[in-house]
Amino acid sequence: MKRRNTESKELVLSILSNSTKAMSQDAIERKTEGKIDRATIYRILNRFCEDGIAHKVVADDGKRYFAICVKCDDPSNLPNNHFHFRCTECETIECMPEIVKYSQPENYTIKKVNCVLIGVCSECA
Amino acid sequence: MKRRNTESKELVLSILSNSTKAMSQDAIERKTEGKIDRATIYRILNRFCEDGIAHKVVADDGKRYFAICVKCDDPSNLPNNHFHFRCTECETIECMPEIVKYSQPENYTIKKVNCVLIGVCSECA
DNA sequence: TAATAAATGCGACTATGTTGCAATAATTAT
DNA sequence: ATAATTATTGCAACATAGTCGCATTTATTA
Repeated sequence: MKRRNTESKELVLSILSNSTKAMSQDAIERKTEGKIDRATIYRILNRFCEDGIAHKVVADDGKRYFAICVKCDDPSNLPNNHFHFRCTECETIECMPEIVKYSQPENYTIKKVNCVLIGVCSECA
Repeated sequence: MKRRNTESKELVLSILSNSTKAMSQDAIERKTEGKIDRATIYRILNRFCEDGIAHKVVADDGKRYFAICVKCDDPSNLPNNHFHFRCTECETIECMPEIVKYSQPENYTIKKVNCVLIGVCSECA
């Protein structure tokens, strides 16, 4: 399963890279102006996650949001371990710098973290 | 909009109350053995949330889970402010005692918290 | 016991996401 | 260059979660 470089992949990558926010499939589709099929966008995004290029958060609206978060690449930040913020005004999701901290419960194995804070962001305040 | 006491409502309430875990609509439906319609279960659960009887978490599988968490009623615990845990083995969600802590970001208003830790619980370990 | 309005069941609908399959196109080998 | 290989794509179909309108039922109240 060696990955190939395709126009669609590059387009999605550049849209995500140029966004300061995490994006859902439909937001990306709007940006591509219908150049890429729905299913293809999902496949590209899921591949990005598999390959560690992007990460995914599920917000409290039940939707998956994807981000290429440069801060996450910092080795001091465990990947995906930061909070996310969903603004109910502008309906965007952003990665927050703050790391999620929790005490390890006895005999539990924690593999992933999916944390979203919900409210109004500074721009919409 | 005065609430009425109905069999369906009592049944859902008792199922939720007797569960140590947060439950999704379909899990509740299985427990009721088809006695209550899908849409009705959703309406009952949403009413419970409106009335502050139950609370809702959206897990990283995109599904809503509902719980009547006695611990949450403790005034020292802000409602909904605790972590949740999703076990990928037994596919259950539980409320954790630990409170979610975060620093207030400048000019942001935080109204809700939706935090899920994902892994394997002690029973499945 | 009758009037009222909340709750229910049913069907239709929306939205998000996945999958199978044939066609396309990026790699790789010749 | 050209052909062979196989990842990727588009399309349609499907799956699942959740909501909504509306006629009917039923809990409350007058």
